[in-house]
Amino acid sequence: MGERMDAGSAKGNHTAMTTILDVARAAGLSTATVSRALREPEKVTEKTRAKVFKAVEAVNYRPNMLARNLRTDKSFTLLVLVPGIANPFFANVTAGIEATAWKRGYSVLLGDTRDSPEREEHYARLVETRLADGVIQLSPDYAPAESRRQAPYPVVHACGCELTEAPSVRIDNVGAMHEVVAHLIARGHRRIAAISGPQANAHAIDRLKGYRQALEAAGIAFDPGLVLHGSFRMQSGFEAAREILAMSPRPTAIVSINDEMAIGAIQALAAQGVSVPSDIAVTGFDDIDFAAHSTPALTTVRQPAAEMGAKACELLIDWIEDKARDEAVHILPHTLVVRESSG
Amino acid sequence: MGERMDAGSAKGNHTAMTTILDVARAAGLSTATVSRALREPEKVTEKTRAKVFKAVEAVNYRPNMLARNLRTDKSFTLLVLVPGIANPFFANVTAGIEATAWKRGYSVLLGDTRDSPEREEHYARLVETRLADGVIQLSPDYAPAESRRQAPYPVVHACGCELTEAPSVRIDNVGAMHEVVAHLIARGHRRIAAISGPQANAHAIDRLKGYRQALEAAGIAFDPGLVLHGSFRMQSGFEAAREILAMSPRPTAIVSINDEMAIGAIQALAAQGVSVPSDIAVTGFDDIDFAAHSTPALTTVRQPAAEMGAKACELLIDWIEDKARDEAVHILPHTLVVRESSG
DNA sequence: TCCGGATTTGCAATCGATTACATTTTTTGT
DNA sequence: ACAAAAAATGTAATCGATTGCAAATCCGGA
Repeated sequence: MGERMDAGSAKGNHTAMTTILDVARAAGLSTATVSRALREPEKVTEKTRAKVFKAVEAVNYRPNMLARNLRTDKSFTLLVLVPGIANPFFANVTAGIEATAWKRGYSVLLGDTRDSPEREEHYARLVETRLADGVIQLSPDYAPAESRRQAPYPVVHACGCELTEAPSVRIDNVGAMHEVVAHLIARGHRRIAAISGPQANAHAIDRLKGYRQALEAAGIAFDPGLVLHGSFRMQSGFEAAREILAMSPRPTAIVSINDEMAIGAIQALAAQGVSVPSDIAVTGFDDIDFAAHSTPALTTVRQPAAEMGAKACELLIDWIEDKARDEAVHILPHTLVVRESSG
Repeated sequence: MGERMDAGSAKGNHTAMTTILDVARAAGLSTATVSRALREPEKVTEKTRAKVFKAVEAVNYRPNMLARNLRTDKSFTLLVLVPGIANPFFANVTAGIEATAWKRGYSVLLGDTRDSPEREEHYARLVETRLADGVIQLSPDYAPAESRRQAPYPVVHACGCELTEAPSVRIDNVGAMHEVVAHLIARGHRRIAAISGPQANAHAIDRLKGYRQALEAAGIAFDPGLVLHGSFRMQSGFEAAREILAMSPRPTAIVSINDEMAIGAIQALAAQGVSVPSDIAVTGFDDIDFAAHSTPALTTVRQPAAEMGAKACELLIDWIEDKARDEAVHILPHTLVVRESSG
């Protein structure tokens, strides 16, 4: 007589699906009317609307999105291509995207490309299979912009570079790094090492450009020997700092193109007994949460990560929904945040 | 005579969709055969297979997943519920999930709940609308486990607590924190403050339990006055540390239930001229990347974040695919990582 | 009360792929 | 070489919601 406890049995698990037809029957209406009552309530009588809602409750109806998506050829899903979700800056951009997507009724598919062209290619396919209505890219294109222009679906960049075409969102990377370096120069530094990124990385290129511009503006000769190429990871900042310590004459300041490498560098310096900022000043870029809480607190450039994601998301959805494609490049304001590490 | 450059015109943008019927015609076969050639190639002649592949190329066919999903009532999508994607630990778990999902042919829908019941509720709906085949939760339930048991769809926990039911993945939070505290006691500390989390947080509860057990095992009386409740954010670790500094007698060590608050605490101590670890030892929990690179480097417990995500993902997909539900709680190994901050 | 127009509702086709079942083709065994 | 079994292919129904069009209902005005 024991009751059957098969809450756990796989699959059969799903409560028998109730369809719009069940609702229609329960309400004594046609499926068409039910559909309209739910999607365009104003097209339906007060009375029927009530009947439908009651029936929906009664049979515990949940519309089958798969069916709706097929019929309408829309998935209400956005594909977010992230080079690495574990990177705090990208995680914040993604959070901004997700929040906005939620507000506008969209879901977010997460595609972590790990800088692998294979994975990127695969994810691109997802859009072509109608699983997503559009794409938000967080890394600027490797290839020249032209190659992407042809994408047969809406693509928006949330963290563009100088070459990124519209619609897209970015900050003025060149100008920002210019400010950072100018700030150090103003404090008397003239020999400033740079921890950059991979040679071909678009953000690295932009920021390095700002670095050179600032030096030039101050009449300081650019010395390629002072530029090291890291991988954006802390470890590579750590290693770069050791190389910098070995230089002679020793630089008095280090600019890093992101916060993580700056933090790695600070650790390397501390390990060698070099004091920051009194012996060497260090700056980062991005203003991730840890920047404010590192020891010493890191001077850096704040990028409005969440806002960038949010804006990109708005642009994409507007595009998808045909409120015309926004042909602008949105440059959001950055802020030089001066903290302890720059003296 | 100018060519029409309307690469940008919204919507119409999508290349005319080619369907399986187009392929069938191009190959001189029926849609059924084409479908089989693509999905169960072994059920079809070598020759037809070739014809189909050629035709697919010729018309540049991409199967419409929306149609497939509807027909098969599967979405090959997993919903990942994260309390906050900006939290590095959760980001790493998510990366592990995504990698595994990718391997097994699933996509990841990102649901950032921000600890809001409303959002959690909303996302739960998504599964009921067939938009996802199952759910991976990264935060243990707030409510007693029973409430969830009834979920009519597969749910797996990636970061469970002691009460989390199977199938799920977790570490031994109690044991891990016990080790941390025992480690400090072995170094001579007897007055150890704790920075915990919100009162009702499951992880906080488990870890605090370990803290008490270790004290008890060493014959040290538990002093509730030494336990502060934070929010997992760095700022709250910072504030907690200031409170701790005001205690008298002053604790000689601080255990935090996550790395971020520990880092916040270290900053507060540094700001007050209190040296870590010589004046006060500090420990964290999680071993996020920043722990190894903070100054001083943080003693902490390594949780295999990516593996936890990967394992949870495997469990969920196995369940979904009916390879029987795994009724086990998988407890992955943790590691006490001793670095500078504990002396 | 009755008519014309506006509004509400219903019928049935549709989205594109999958699949049960029927039919045709190939293979196997003798 | 032939029948029977096996394999390959085709036909058409199906998944569940949406929507063009037709039918029914409602409303106000004469």
